Amino acid sequence: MKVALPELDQNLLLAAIPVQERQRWLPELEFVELPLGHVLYESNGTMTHVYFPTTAIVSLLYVLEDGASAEIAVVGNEGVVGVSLFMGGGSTPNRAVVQSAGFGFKLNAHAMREEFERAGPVLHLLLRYTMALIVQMSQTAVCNRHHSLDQQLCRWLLLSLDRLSGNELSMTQELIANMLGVRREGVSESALKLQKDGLIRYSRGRITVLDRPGLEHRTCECYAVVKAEYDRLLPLLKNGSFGADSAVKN
Amino acid sequence: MKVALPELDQNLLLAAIPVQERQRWLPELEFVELPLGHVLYESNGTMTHVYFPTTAIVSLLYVLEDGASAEIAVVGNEGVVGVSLFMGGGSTPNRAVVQSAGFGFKLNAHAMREEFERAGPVLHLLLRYTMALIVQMSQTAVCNRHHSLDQQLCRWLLLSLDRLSGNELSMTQELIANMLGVRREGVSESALKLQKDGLIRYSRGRITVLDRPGLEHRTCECYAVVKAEYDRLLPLLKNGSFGADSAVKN
DNA sequence: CTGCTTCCGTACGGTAGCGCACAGAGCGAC
DNA sequence: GTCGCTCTGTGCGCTACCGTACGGAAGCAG
Repeated sequence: MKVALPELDQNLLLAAIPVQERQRWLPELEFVELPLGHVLYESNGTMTHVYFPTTAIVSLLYVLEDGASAEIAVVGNEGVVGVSLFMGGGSTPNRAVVQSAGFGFKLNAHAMREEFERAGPVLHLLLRYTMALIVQMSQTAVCNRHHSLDQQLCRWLLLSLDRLSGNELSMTQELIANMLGVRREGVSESALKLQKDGLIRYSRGRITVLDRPGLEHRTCECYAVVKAEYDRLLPLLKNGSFGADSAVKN
Repeated sequence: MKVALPELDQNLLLAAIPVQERQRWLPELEFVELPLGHVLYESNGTMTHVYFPTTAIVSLLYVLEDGASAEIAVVGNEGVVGVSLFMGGGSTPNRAVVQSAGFGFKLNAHAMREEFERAGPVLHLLLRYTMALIVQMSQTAVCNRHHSLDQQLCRWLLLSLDRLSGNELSMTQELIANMLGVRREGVSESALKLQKDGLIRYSRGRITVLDRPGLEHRTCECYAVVKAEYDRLLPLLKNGSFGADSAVKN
């Protein structure tokens, strides 16, 4: 396979795009570093690029007028940040912020729209991904309503872990609290329970997951549902196949 | 304008579709009654049609394993139920249920996909609507997290009212509680406050809104944000224009 | 080593909403 | 009428989480 950037395949969406479509994109795709805390889009701000994370994780945050916030969804190497750019409208009331440092590709709005307008396999792939994102959002909404902080913390850790290699993540309790929309002290308490039971180790912004099945056992159904939905909607991403033609049938 | 069914224009999406596209659809569109409580889609069920409500209101509900539920979004005459049919995937973990009786049009999946595949103005219109739906979902998620039941009840009443003509809605407190994902007693208390302050009148499943500005004053920012976003993304729907060509530019 | 900053543990009163239980009120069926 | 059902009001203890406050520990800079 004659692909210039092997890192390309680290983003599962890019990897799933048929070779000839990718060839058109190569000159436009820019490999960029995404440092922790970097804001890709501000709420209602203009969007000039979409981002395909490879090793980074990006959170879609909703920030209320009074400064309170909550995470709506999380995007890693399985997806793309900035769906509203091709969906239409051009901006959203969400903030996109790098939750875990790493790298990714960015693509300018013009190239993105142009490819989208071809109405080929790329369009279908992106729409399918957007559908998975919608599922994640609705799951977040109901999880916020009905599940305990303990469960939500486990869900959050697992969703983050799925988008990383290894079993460590850098994240202060303060930041996790922002994501979950709760107090820092609440996260502290819940994390302590997990630590006391030997599921994780937590020290100054470094979390080491010791017992993943244990976390899965403690979390609410929301984690499994979201994961299953991603697997169902984007099945070919799993083996890195680029046979998107068959993947995008409705 | 030679349109067979004047009711067509009652759904703002249908009204915004250019005439020639509509002509293709006319034989496929079926005017149907949507009685209260009717389930259009079950969670993870197969979807055979999409629905364009005219006078009915449809709730997208998420039902958890233990039976608890929460409303993810609400669709009235401004939208379409069943976006996953054209987005891809074909099913969602949401239940779609008629929240307020009325009528609407249904369109079979095949015709829907066929039109969508033409990648013309209809595709862009639908995607733009889906984007507004996404905004509503994320607002619901954050509202569930941060705002009081009092505020959420006002938001819910206003969103429902916007999709109806008149100032009355038929809805038991029990059902509202299901939508909001709270106890029936909680709704009872909040509704009483509104009633005591003369904003609404409530009697055995019939709510009459007496003071709409009062409700708007009590609700959280979420109502205004969602409304503004719908107006921004679907501006031409407001005056019933069918100039969708200009409406769908990204 | 010292000092400073960041991050984390802990405590405590306050409260919104829950689960449960029950009573009354409206309304239709017969 | 009267029975029965649905819908609504009310009370009460309980729990999870909030707001606030403070202290200590880990790491960095000099």
